[in-house]
Amino acid sequence: MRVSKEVMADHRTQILDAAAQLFRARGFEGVSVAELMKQAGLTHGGFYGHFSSKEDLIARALERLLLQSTKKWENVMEQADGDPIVAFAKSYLGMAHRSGEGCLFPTLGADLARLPADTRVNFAKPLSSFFESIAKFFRGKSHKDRRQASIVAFASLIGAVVLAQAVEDKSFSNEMLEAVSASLAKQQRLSTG
Amino acid sequence: MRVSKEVMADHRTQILDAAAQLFRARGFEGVSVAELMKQAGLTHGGFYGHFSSKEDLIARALERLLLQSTKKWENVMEQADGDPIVAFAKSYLGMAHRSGEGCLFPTLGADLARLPADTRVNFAKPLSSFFESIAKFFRGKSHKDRRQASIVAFASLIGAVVLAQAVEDKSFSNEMLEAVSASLAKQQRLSTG
DNA sequence: ATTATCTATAGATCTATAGATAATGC
DNA sequence: ATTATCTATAGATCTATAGATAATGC
Repeated sequence: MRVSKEVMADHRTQILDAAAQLFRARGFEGVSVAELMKQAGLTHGGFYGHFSSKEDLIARALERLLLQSTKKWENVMEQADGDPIVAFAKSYLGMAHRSGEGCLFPTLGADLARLPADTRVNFAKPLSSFFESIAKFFRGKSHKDRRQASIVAFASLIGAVVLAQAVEDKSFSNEMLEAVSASLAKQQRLSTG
Repeated sequence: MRVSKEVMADHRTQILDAAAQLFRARGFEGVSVAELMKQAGLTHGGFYGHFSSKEDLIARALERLLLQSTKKWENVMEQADGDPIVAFAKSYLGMAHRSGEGCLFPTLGADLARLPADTRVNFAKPLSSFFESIAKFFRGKSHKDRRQASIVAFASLIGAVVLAQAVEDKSFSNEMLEAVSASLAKQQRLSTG
């Protein structure tokens, strides 16, 4: 059942997309290769024609997801109606509820720390570039100050989603998400006005 | 090889301590019952005399760890030399590097979200109490403002550790940890002064 | 006599591979 | 002829249990 080169490339993309979604929903260990391939519409054994191992897939899927996400968020800020940071926070927190979507750091954060070093190496560059490209939306005397503000803002968003996910009480979850959202909005108002 | 009631209680504590450490280092799925019992100095099969299942152990271990941690952090703040929040941030971020120690939210955050609902229910109350008890160290017009500030500060600390863990580059990790630490210190200086 | 712990193993699950199959592309 | 995909399975690992063992505590 051989397929054309183009179709094979599509299959690879389907596997990567399924991986990005399932891994965020259930973690690396919560998804078997067989289930992943089923979601991608292919059979179990075919997986190893596309990737050398599950570890290999994890590295490729994360690479792709991080680049896609940072690009998307940069777009949200560039095209924002009001304050770019407030628009980003709203978009970021809004996706957090939908399983298998949203940012990879809150949903895979702990798993990322346990990846082999050579996979984690690839994270530094796109993440640092992301901070560089959003730093301009923050106020601060120096570029260093603006970069620092972007790191703090991103960290608080990640933490808010981690906390919100950990508790079952929806109103408490919302309180924590809104606390961070309101704090970012307030800070932008202060520095802008 | 029956042991006394007291010794059995000790064994239970040993299992819970081993769980708290191993789970934070490698996640729930990264630790087998056999390995856990070996670390606790007992044999595999004996586990089921103490807990009905691995799920049961996870719930008990998290319950205990959350109460222990919040108590410890409250102490750090109460007994702080300088600003309590700065002391907390220093202590919190300082432990983040040591594997199997530190806060459960950055090291288990993603795994927490995937726990059954009845386990996650137990998280809300101690977490909310924690915010209540540290709110007094923040400045703000109303209690609601102070509680909000405590949520935002905690979220930014969690996010900082998640980000720092995800990248291999140590100097980049430190940059992110220090950005959050410096931002909290600055905010306390502003509101205190 | 009761029961906490131990050894051994059943049953399920998961990664990775081997060998067969059938469509592409020279 | 080449090769992407499929079926089937080997080998490893993990949770949970069954039955034996030996020390406690009435």
